[in-house]
Amino acid sequence: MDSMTHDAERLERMSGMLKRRGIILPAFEIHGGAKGLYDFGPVGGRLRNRVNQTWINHWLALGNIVELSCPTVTPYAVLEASGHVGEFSDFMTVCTACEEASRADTLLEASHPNPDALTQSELQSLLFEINPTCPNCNEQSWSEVSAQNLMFNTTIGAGSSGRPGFLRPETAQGMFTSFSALLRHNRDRLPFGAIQVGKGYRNEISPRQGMIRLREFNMAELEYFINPHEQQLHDFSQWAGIEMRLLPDGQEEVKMSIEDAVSSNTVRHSTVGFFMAQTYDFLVKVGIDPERLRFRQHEADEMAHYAMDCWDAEILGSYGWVECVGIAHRGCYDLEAHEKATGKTLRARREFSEPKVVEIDGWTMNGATAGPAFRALAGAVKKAVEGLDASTSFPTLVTLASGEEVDVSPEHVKRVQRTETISGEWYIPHVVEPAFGIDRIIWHILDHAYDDTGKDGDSYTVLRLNNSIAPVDYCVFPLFEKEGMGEMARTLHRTLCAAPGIVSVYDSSGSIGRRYARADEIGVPHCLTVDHQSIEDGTVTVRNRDTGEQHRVHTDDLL
RNA sequence: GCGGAUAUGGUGUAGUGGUAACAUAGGAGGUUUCCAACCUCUUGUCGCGGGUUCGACUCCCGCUAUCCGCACCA
Repeated sequence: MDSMTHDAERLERMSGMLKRRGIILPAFEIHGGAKGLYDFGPVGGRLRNRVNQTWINHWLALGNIVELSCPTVTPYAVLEASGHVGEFSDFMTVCTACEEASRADTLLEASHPNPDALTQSELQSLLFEINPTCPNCNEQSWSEVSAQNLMFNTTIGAGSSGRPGFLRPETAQGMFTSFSALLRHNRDRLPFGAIQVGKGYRNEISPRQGMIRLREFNMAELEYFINPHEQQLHDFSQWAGIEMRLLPDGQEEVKMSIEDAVSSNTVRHSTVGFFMAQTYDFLVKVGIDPERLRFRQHEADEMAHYAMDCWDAEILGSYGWVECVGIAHRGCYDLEAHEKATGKTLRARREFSEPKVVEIDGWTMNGATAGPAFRALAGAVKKAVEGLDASTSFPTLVTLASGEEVDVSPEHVKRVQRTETISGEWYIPHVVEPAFGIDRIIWHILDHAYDDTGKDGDSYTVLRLNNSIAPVDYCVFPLFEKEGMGEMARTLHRTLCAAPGIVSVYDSSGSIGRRYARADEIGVPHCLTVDHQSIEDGTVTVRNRDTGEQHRVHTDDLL
């Protein structure tokens, strides 16, 4: 219990600091705020950007990954095809007597085996037919059924010509719909992946726990397209020494290397295992404590409808274990869904190891003679003739699909005899998708980096961020702002800021110790102090955030 | 969405039917030869909208937001 209140107090101190120092703060606060919406402030903005960039670089390093940027505004049809319109909807009706809203499918559970599967109009008519009693007031009077979708509605285009659309609930669909361009770019060779970092939107009924459930959130997804007929070989040797915490479905936590997890079929697909290992590397790289990281397998009934295997990376922080990454084997679900909805082909070609030779022997219609002879029936006749056995002799009576019989003469048909060699086939690639919740990851980076246990029981706050994601690289302090020290420090500050990718903050107010403390609080890795000696020999002291140690470096050697 | 609690400077808190205090942080100056020291001056606050009242930050109602349960969601 003590530790609980201790944790809650720490969480409060940390939230206060994040707000005060401009890392994470409630959005639109002067207008009363908005639930589930947060700002990354002047410090947090760059932190988020660096995490995003680290993520992008991490995947581009694989060598067969491209980066995409798709719209957040998405036509209705796309998300209907993907299943989001159905899956993300609840159909609501309101009791006209007491105004209590209820889910229509819940009201009809007693009257239908699977009301969840009904469409809106089916629910509507069944509701009016059954007219169930209101669980709240026992009246039997219901409003029209309306869809309460967890996606944000919008209209694409103005006025009556506008088409319905949504703000995307995930970045993935844009990558699936441009699959053809991706395949062409990769010159028809699999496997390859597409990544995208961007905003996603879910109109959550009840966003909670600060950054953990948001209505607008930063996500980063990789869609990795593979050939299901080919075994995916991955080299796991670089993770040989790492025992990962795994929580397989229905089992106790185990610790094992990713290679063992894959070979024992604990992880059911090698590419899923490969991405679990890559995810582990990424999270550790940005500062997640590996001791507070585990992978949990989805239970069969918990898994999304399309997934074949799914592992969540969960991180332990102030809110307990939180799902921050989902690594799902989605099979061919998505591409197939868009194929069905559009009639377009979203497939890749694979060559058979040995071409298949097919003997074709049969009949086809002679269009020049049969066309004029059968006129409107010609199409049906062709189909029927092509279904005939090679041994058929003409003239003969042919039964069409409609049941009608026609006389077909020898001049109406042609014998087809040839050998076809089929070298390969078109197939729908499978997709393995690691999906990262950037906000949740950033929250846990901050949570794991936040240290406010100073020496001697005094509170002293240090944000122990990794150098690669620290929002500010350097603070530049003149020991005093006189005798040329202020001037030299300002020049150094400007030089640093002008260097690509470097952010420096100049601070001359307060004692030197106070300035170090300010820098530590937002995790600046190095503070540069200009003192009297600097004026003489051009060196400054470089102070390390975590050790407090200092050494002198010439300003020319800083960059 | 339901139930409970809460909302006062940037942050953390006190307080009152007669327009607000403390700490800390911030700014300017001084002092100081490197880890939140000290001195002087200084900036800044009652979530929003109604109602009651001569007067509301305070009482009432509604809304919004936050936190905790439940439900929902992944």
